[in-house]
Amino acid sequence: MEQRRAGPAEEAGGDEAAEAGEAGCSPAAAAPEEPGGLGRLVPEGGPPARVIVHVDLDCFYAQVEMISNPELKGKPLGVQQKYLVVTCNYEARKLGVKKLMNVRDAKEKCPQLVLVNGEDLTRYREMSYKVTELLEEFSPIVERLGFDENFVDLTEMVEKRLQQLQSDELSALTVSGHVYNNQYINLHDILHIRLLVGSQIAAEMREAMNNQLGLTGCAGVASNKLLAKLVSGVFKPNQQTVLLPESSQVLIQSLNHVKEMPGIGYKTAKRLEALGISSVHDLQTFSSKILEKELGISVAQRIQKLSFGEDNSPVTPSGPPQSFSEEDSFKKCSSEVEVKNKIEELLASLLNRVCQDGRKPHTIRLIIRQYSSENHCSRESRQCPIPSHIIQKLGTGNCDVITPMVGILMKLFRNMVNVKMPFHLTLLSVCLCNLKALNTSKKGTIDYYLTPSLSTTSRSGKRSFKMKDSHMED
DNA sequence: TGGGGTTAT
DNA sequence: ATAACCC
Repeated sequence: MEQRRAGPAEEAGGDEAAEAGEAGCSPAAAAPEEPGGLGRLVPEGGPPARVIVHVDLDCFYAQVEMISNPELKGKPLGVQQKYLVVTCNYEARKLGVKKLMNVRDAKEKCPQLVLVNGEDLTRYREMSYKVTELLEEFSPIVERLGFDENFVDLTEMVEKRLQQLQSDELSALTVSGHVYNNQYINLHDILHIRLLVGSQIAAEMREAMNNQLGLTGCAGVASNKLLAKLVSGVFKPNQQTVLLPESSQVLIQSLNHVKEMPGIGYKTAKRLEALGISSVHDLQTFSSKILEKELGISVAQRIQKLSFGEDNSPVTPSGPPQSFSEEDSFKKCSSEVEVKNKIEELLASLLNRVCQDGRKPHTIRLIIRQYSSENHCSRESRQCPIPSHIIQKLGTGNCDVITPMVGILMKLFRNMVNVKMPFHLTLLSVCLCNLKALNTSKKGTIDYYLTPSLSTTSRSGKRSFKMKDSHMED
């Protein structure tokens, strides 16, 4: 029962990529010899290197539509919102249709394109949460990113599987899916071993998604969220890829522009361009001091770390949503009556959703976009607390809350827009947020002692000293 | 550019 | 309340 020794990094793959190893992530960190079993696979001190998977569904809305209507399968399919094809299946992509393509251009490129309307997100949202819940069965640490992506921290699960592994099974350990950069696997390298186990769990996740939900997707396994996300997209539909540490520099250098780095958005990319920074290498080698002065210390330090493939941000469990919103965009809305009608529609849908959730929103917000030739992306908003007498009626028939809530929203609207002057809106959105779990959070608040059903029947009826700790919300 | 979401300031 | 980021 002799075990393999984790020796020094004897030819860690034999590729040139090993030169530029990730700082703080030295390959094959010397594992001390321990007697018996596989105890040496458990790190003895400090934070263990993580194993993260990024799961990314293939053209999610189109998949949901093909499940709803199987006759669409095999045909080029686009999902339309207003005049845009927001996503499309791979049949359509082969014929030249791209995401966020104008409907006219798409039809011109591909006259056989079948379009379905995807403005109502209900079925997509429901399927999205089914995916997240399925992944949460593997590990509770699941972070959603949009409707079609999830990060899962597999570190603990991998550790548990390694502890169950017999030493003779170690030599038979294999990867599931692709290895990025076709890098050589070193079974003496504990980091390689952990990532391989991660790749096997990722394959099980994709299998479960396919068997239980009928969905296909990609997965990327790596030591942090940035790298997992980047590597998940390398082999594209319905495949998975694992990144071994020695190839992380190859991966990030494969990006053509800093804008392709998740975390560097439109605004930051523009500011970087003004500094002459366009490639990842430019950002890596740019003066930290100057970058901090230009972008602020927080953004500068974070994105410069990203440029080296370093990302210590945790996988933060998303849990239930923080907010519910519904929006509608249009060419023109210019009268109060129109605004009120649109708001009523948005609110009706929202109240149904919030009712199903069970929690109660304590804040309501109205968001508008006004027409203007430039600055076309800018929105304005006003928010206020929802009066407590309305909150309490929220679970039941929402007919009696819709009128007062529309009243509140119209006040918020008139606070933003002078209705005595002409106006031109191109978007209205209503958001319910500041969600609280019904009643359970009431204990310790003033409401608890002022609500007869709680303070007299479920307790002794006496007021206690806890009064002084209570405070009003909103 | 749609119809959503999140966190930081 | 806005601005940035993500899809």
